[in-house]
Amino acid sequence: MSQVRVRIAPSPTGEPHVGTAYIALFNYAFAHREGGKFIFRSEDTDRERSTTANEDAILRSLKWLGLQWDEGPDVGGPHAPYRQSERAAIYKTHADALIESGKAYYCFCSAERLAQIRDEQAKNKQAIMYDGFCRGIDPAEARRRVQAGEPRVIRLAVDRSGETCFEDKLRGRIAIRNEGVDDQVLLKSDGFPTYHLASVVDDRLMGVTHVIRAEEWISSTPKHVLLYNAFGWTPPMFVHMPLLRNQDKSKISKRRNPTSLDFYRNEGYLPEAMLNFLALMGYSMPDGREVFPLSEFIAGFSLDRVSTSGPVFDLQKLEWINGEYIRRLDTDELATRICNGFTKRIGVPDEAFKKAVALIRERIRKLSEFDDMTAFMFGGVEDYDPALLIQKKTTKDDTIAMLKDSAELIAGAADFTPAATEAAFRGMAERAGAKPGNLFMVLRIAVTGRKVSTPLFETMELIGQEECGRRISVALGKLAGA
RNA sequence: GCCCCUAUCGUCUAGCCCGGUCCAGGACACCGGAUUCUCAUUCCGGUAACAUGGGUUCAAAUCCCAUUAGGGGUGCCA
Repeated sequence: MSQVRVRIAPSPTGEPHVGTAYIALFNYAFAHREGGKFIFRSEDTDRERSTTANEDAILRSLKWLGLQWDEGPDVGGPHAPYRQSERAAIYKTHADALIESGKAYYCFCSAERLAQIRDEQAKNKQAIMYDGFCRGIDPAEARRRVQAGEPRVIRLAVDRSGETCFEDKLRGRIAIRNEGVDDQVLLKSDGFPTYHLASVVDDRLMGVTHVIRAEEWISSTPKHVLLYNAFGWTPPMFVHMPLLRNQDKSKISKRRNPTSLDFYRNEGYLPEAMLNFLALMGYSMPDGREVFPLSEFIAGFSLDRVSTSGPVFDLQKLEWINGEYIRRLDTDELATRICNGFTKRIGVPDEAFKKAVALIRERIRKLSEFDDMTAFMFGGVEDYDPALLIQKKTTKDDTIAMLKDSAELIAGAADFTPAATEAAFRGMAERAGAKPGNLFMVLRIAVTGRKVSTPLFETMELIGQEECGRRISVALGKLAGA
C-alpha cells in the first residue's frame, strides 16, 4: 500500500479554532503512527472572509500545540502551493474539463432566482435543491453567453438515478439516493472554486489517502464521491470524526464555549495538556489511561478506537488534566513557563521566584492563576478586614497579645527557616495555652492578608524576616484602629 | 420539510464487531472521610448509566426492527 498522506485544511476565516486543533491532532497521530505525511493546506477560497492574519494565527496555534506538518504554505513541499487562492488556475482547468465532458454545466441563475426557488420549495415542504433550470441550455448557447461575459457559475451535473455510497472508516457504509444530491456549485462567479471542487482536486493532486475531517462533512461526501467519479478518480478513505459539542450538545460554538486556541494559550493551559484532553474526546486507551503524552497517543493510535458520538467539551476535565501536567513539570520548567507570559513581576526566574513556584505548583490548574495566588509574596498585602484576625472563641485583646508576642519572636529569631519558625510558634502557642491552628491563622492573615494562602512558614521565609515583622505591626495597627 | 449521523453514570468513556465472565469497569465533577497551619496535593469510601418498545436466543448493554431523543447537512461558507 502506498504511503499514508493526510491533511488538515482549515479555512482562515476566523480565529484559530479548537475544532481545527482536534482534527489536526487525529490527522497528525494517524500520519505518525502509519509513517505517513501530514499536510497543512490553507482553504482560503472564500475571498470575502479569508485573511492572512487568520492564516498566520492558525499556523502559529498548531505549532504551539506541537502539531508540525511536513508540507504546508510556510514550509513548502512537492505539491506546492498549499494555499488554494494560489491554485485558482488548477481548479478552473478541472472545472472546464468537466464542462467538456458534460459532467458539469454553466448556470446563469441570479441569486434572487435561487432564493426564490428555495422559498417555494420550503413552502411546499420539498427538499431544497437547485431546480436544474440551466442544465437544459444548449452547450453552444452557454458558451456564447460565457464569451459575452455573462455572470455564471459551474455546477456539477448529478445523475439523479441510483445512489451514491462510500465507506466511512468509523461508521461503515453510508449510502444516499442521488435524487437527494444537489447540482453543487463547483466554480463560483468570482472564478474561485467552492470547497467541494477545491478539496477534491487538491486531495487527489496532493496524494491524500485518508480524509480525516469533521462529521459535518458527511452529508456532502456523496457530492465529493460523484466528483471523483466524474474525473475518473478513485476516492480516498473517509474518516468522519465526531463533532465537539457545547454543554447542550449542539456543535461547539463561540457563543457557548471558548473556541479560540488563543484563549486557551492565554489562560495558561499547557499545549501538552490541551492535546491530551483533545485526544480523550472520542478516543480511549486500551488500558484506560487518561493522562498520556502525545508520543504514547501516537504509539498506540488506531482508528478502531475512535468513538462516533459527539463529545461535550468539558472545561472541568481540561482543567484537571492541565493541573496534572503542571504538577508533572519540574519547578524550573514551570517557573520558565510562568515567566513566559504569565507574570508581570519578573522576566527571568530567580531563586525567590522559583521558591514561590514550588509553593503554588500543587495549587494552580492554569498558569494564569499564578500572579493572583502569589500577590502577597511579591507585592504588598492587600487591604483586609481586621475582624479576620480575631479567631473564633478568642477576643481582640487575645489577638493583640498574640501578635505582639509574634512580633517579638520574629524580631529575635536567629533561624528563620520554616522548620525553626514553626517550632518556635508551636512553642509559643503551647505556652499561651492557645491552639496552634488559631495562632497560625492569625499570622496567615497578618502576613498574607488572606484566609487561604501557601504554607505559612515557607511563605514567611520567602517574604523575609523583616517584612514579616512589618506586616505584623500593620495588623496590630489595624486592630488598634478597629 | 427533506437527507444523513448518533444513542452506557451530570460529563469523557470501557465493554458491543466475536451474545453468558457486567445486578456494567475507569476517569472528571459531586458528596463523605483520612492526612494537614488554611487552601491544595495525596489516600480511602460513596451516589450515579445500558433511551423506549418489540423481536431473535436457554441467555442481550452486546444481534435485528421500530419508535423516541439529540446532532449535523440542506449556501456562488468552509
